[in-house]
Amino acid sequence: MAKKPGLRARGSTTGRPIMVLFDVLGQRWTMRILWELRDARLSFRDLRARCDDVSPTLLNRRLKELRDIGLLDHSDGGYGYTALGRDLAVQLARMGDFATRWAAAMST
Amino acid sequence: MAKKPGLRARGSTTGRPIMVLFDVLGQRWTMRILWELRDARLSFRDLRARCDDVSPTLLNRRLKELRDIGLLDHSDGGYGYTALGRDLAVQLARMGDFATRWAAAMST
DNA sequence: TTCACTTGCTACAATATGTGTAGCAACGAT
DNA sequence: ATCGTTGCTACACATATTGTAGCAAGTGAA
Repeated sequence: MAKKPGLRARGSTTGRPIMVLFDVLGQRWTMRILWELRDARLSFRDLRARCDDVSPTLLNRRLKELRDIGLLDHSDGGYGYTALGRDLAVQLARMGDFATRWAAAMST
Repeated sequence: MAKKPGLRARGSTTGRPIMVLFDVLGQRWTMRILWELRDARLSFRDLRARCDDVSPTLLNRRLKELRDIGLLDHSDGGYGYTALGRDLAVQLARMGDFATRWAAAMST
């Protein structure tokens, strides 16, 4: 495995899990990719279509990383969450709830 | 204000709040900056020091954006959360809890 | 067995984004 | 006046992301 919590993160020497997570999620498309898998497993091409046709180069790079760190897996049904990935997806859903409150507050 | 939920996000034409949020947070240092303000308001220089000496160019760019979108403000006491920003910080703290579970699961 | 079609990718050159060091103008205290 | 702080800007270099093209492997029908 390439990058576990407990190992290095860009811009942080401590390796605290939250820093590693910020490092991974703070890359373009990572959260979006996780988000788009919330309802069903998807093939590479379907996932790409849902992510506004992100370049396959990057999609593949992200999928590799997300598999490496145990959040996604790839089976016959396509790409989807591991148990840990689903846990993270729940947190992302909460971010979605926040985003709604934020939009409401900002539009006034 | 430059970027509200409901307005543009890179890579998404819909402008759904969650997409705008992913767009903002999915930039290097954004989550880290928000995270480091969790305990107290900080001066530009203190905040920079806590963020592993991120370049001031980028720190300033991020702070501007986070103020524009109503998550941070800057007063005599330094940079700190708005009410909305504090709401988001709570979600980030939950991500921190997830990161701990993740680290535990991955280290076995 | 050859064709049409889908899948999961890789190559590559152009562009956008982030980094690191230096330093400056404004302030308050001595 | 000078010192030390603050919040920043400039700029040249490095890394990350984009967009298009296309390929090899698999499936299923003719």
